[in-house]
Amino acid sequence: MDATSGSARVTARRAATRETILAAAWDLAREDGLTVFTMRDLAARVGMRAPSLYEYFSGKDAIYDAMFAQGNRAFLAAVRALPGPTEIGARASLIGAARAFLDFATTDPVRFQLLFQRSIAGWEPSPEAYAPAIEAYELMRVHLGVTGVTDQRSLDLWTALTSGLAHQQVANDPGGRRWHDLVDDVVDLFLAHLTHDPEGSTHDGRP
Amino acid sequence: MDATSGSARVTARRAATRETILAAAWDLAREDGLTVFTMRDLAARVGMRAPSLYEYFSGKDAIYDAMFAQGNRAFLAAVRALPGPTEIGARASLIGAARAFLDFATTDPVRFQLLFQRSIAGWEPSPEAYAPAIEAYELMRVHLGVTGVTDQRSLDLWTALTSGLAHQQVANDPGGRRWHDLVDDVVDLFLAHLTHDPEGSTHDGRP
DNA sequence: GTCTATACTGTGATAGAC
DNA sequence: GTCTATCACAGTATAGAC
Repeated sequence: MDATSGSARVTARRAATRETILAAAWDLAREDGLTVFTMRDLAARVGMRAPSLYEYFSGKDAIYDAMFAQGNRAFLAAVRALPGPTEIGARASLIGAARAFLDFATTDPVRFQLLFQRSIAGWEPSPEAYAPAIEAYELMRVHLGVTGVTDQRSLDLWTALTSGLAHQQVANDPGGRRWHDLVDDVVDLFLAHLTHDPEGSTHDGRP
Repeated sequence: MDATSGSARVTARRAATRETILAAAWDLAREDGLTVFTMRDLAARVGMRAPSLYEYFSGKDAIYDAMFAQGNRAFLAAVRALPGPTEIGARASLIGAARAFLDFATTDPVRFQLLFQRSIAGWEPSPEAYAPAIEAYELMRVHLGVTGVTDQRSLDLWTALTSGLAHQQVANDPGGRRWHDLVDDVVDLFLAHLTHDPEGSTHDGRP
């Protein structure tokens, strides 16, 4: 990109400093809370004064945005690492996907809060930061497609089931396994639903 | 309670002013966001200056606490209004309960956010404000008990299913019906689960 | 280029006059 | 009870030292 190797080196240095700041921001968010840590706290953590942070991020919201992007890339990587249904079968594949989601949620509740519980005052993620989330969703759609799920209703059902487990686990049994241990049951329910409703009917004729 | 009718009248006046302030707080929360409105905004809404609010609430957190208590009493009332399974049958009863929860969530998303998505910075509700939530949960436990659900696993499954639908609906289709329309399916899945697993086994021998 | 000192605005909260 | 004045602290803008 840059015309000289000098400015390329500067660019790399800037990127490294940005990473340092982001890592410190994650630490502070996990220690004090996502919205509790201050720009002065964060600056002190990396050996700066608050105004210096604005050389690397346009503001606190931009830091949240970069954290959101980082978290979403980690989530996308976790989804990409899932074995496909063709390799291990539909049931094992769905169980793996659900477990991965629960693991992702419980491993770092603050990250889960940032990514999946839109909870920061006036902030919302930029389209670029959100892009990996869309990609992960599309990947999950393909994943389910291989198991025979093609209708939107079943896909919505799947997201409701998994997000319900994750939310309850994080909110009501942090660090525990109460809802995590329901994953197998939930997958079997989902599979039963597919068997009875292969094309996602609207149930007009239900008794 | 008070020794004189004069102080009783004062107490009633204070309670009325508290209600006025709370109503204005709900309005502002719905307009600007739960954590966005300021004490000065709120005071102006009721014709006061900010410091006067501290005569009625010890601080902003106390206002959140009173709002939380109010919201939870409304939720408890909604749960109490549900027809029991003995009157309309298990399936209709569960559908009614789930629909009521989704309605409660979508009718006032800000209230849902306050009650069910613990999202305010350092705040958490007082035990007194939380008490109606426990009562509603116990009522729901009785509700499910009549339909034959007595084990904790199935109860946890039920809360995961309904909260998953509600969260997805509020987060991804506010004002719409996408997850709301899945209630009947989810109830049928839940009932199928009960049929196959009447005592909430731990599935040690599952193939 | 990178960082600092300084300062501005707005927040929740408090002290004390009336 | 309600006010004015003020506090400490937040995020952030700017000007300039090195």
